[in-house]
Amino acid sequence: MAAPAPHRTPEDLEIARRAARTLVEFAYDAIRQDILCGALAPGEKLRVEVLKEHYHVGSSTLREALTLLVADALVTAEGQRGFRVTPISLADIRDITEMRKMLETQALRRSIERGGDEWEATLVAAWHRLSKVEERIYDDPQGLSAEWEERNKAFHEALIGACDSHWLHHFRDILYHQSERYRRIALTGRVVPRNVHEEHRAIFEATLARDADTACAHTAEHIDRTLQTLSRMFQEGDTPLPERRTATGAARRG
Amino acid sequence: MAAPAPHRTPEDLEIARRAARTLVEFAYDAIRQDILCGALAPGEKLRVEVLKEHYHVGSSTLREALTLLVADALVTAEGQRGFRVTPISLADIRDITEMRKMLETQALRRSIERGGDEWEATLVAAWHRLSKVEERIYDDPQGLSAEWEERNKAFHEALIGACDSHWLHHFRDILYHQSERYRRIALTGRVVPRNVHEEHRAIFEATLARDADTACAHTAEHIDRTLQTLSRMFQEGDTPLPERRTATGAARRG
DNA sequence: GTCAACCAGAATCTCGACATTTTTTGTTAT
DNA sequence: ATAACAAAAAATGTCGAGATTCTGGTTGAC
Repeated sequence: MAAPAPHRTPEDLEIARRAARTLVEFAYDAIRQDILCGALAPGEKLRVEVLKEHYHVGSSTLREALTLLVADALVTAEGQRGFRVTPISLADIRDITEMRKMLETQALRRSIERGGDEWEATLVAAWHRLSKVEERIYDDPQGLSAEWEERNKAFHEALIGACDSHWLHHFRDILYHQSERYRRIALTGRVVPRNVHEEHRAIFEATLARDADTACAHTAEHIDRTLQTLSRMFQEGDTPLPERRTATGAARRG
Repeated sequence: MAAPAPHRTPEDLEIARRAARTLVEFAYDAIRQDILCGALAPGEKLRVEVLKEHYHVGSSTLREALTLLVADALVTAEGQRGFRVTPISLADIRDITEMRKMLETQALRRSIERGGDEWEATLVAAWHRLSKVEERIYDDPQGLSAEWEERNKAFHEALIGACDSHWLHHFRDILYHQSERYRRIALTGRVVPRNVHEEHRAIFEATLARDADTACAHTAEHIDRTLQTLSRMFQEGDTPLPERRTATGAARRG
């Protein structure tokens, strides 16, 4: 049985390997990408021997990288039974959404309170870059989706850039990566829904106007919409949610 | 220069070693305890060679344990420059306090909403156990402080036991451990302040009465008081906060 | 006298082999 | 036919040696 989605090419891996400061860092980034894009499926067992060969690193190095991923809750480790990709579930999506709404709005509120000219300038720039790609996204959904992903992330980070709470940022980052995973799994090859750009605009304008309540309301709604989209997809059975390799190989569709 | 506080005895380590499922787990617990109680001081460099000898484990094992501690933010790792105990600061205390107030009250609110008879029973029991030790704490402050620490933790966990958000619990746990570290460093050998018992009672009674607003208000105040106590101590210079080993050995008191 | 380059010494990072535990498979008795 | 037990197979967990990188002290040139 081949991998559910293609891993990155050996050339890409080679480039990343040189860019990384340490081999552990390289392995961490590589595995993380493969989990985020679904090449390593939720619930899948992560055999050290196999991964060792695939990424060309030693067992200790690989182990350390996996341990780092446990911190991000992208990988789970059980006693003496090795590692596996953290499973996904609807309940988990709901939980993540609730937490994100709380943390993200709180961070935005503080950012609006504290932000100065420098913050505004960065935000305007990030908004501009995101707008450009969102206007063109329908010309080339596939080619631009990586670009959109990056600029969308940058925009949301710019929004809360003036929030000075280290911990708030830390926890938010973890949840952002979690939801990024769900997004990528669910939206593989799909187009970004039409209204997202308008949602972003509403958040942006309220934030610049220093209207914290409105900005937070729009942000909460924005996050909620993502959840709704995802749960609809999961319920349609479009994406095989539990993805458990049962003893009886294939069924489900029969 | 000897360690600032005594590590645990070899016998204790031996017992813990047998109890742990894996050696990594053992090393993780041991180092964590030593960080929490201050045996490994904030900002201190963690040389693998030294720790390896102290805990009698291999370098890879130790490395993995340290990586796990990075996830708890008790240890920091920089590129190719090894590990060190995460430094402490007043700003960090403030940050942690703010986050704890937000997360803990949110969790309590949901717990009060969802909790049933079972939850109430567990809570009443935890409250009883805590009360017992808080009433006797003045007879033997030293001997009972470990007991108090454990029962205090159990009580606060019982309060939010009915909250079903996995992530909320996860983040709260991390911050609880962080503040536990600050508490232990600051309160070494001190008595628990008198009013803590009454604060606990206020939280407990409001919670059982299902008065979420009052319970949350008391909780926020409870957490804030801890901050105030700590900052006062740090500002008095009672505890050497930055604890940087400068070239010129001792000064500060001259 | 100041600055840059260089060179040990130390510490970190990486690896493959070995020990231990878990899982699977095969056998036997009820 | 089923269940319990035992041995083989697979995978995980552990370790110390060696390659790589960083540190700070010294030398030499300007």
